[in-house]
Amino acid sequence: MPTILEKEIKKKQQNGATSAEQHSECKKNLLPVKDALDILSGKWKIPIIIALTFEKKRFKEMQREIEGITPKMLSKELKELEINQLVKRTVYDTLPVTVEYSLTTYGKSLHKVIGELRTWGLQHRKRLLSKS
Amino acid sequence: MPTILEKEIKKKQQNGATSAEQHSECKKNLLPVKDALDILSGKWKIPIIIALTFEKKRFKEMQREIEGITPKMLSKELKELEINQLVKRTVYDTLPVTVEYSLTTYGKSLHKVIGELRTWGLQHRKRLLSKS
DNA sequence: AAAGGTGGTTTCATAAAGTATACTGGTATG
DNA sequence: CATACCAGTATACTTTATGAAACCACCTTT
Repeated sequence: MPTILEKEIKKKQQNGATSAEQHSECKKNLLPVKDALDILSGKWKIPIIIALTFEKKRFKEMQREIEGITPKMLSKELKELEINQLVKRTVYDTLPVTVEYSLTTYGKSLHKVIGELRTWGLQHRKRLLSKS
Repeated sequence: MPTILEKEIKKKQQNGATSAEQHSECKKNLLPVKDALDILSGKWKIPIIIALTFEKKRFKEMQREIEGITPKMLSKELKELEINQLVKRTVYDTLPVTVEYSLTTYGKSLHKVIGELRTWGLQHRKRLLSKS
């Protein structure tokens, strides 16, 4: 399940030419929003990003910290974040191998967006809870 | 598939008492973000919100405008947005009935968040497309 | 009376997302 | 030598999300 952007990149690479520019203006405005949502939505992306916010962590470390996540999901999500250059994976040549994940500088640029989501979500919570 | 917040509100109403305050600090910070994402994610929420941005619209009108959406999805999403007070549904007593959907003032408060998502998504697009 | 628009609902199917459980190969520890 | 840690993978499964198609009651136009 690659993101919309990833799919487009593949298409671009295969077709060579840009495929029919029939996007309406409206669609053009929607796409970037969807790209961003693609990256943030799902059950585990945000928890993972938050977990890496203050310090780099190892795989098992994250698995323990993010309660409920299975290694399969953690692995999958980390790969996606890596493809999008938000997370860096570093393998150390120790025995046994040590693998560290960290947020890239670019990954940290998400904090502003996440902050906005949080602010809005916070007042939304107050609004709905107070009326129930 | 009610949102996380909706589920919590139901729980609150049933239990009377607030159920065990065992939320870790970390979780508390995550929840509002998830609430916001709950509202924005999915295939049709953003297109619907955008469609209603400049003017109120009728059901069939939206169905024609948002290409690919089925009446089932449109109906479902509009209900959810209505529950969250983002959209107002007005029935006019004409023959045949006219139903108008519009963004509430509150719904318009999402534009800031959506704008942030768009800005981030736009530069992400440039970043990835330029490197491929 | 047939055809077409309005605002949807119902039923059945498929696709996508997520979970459970077991397992691998290597190393270190008791 | 059994057990446990590490960084994952593999397989099977369930749950959600979305889709396609038909249908409803009501009304207007032809």
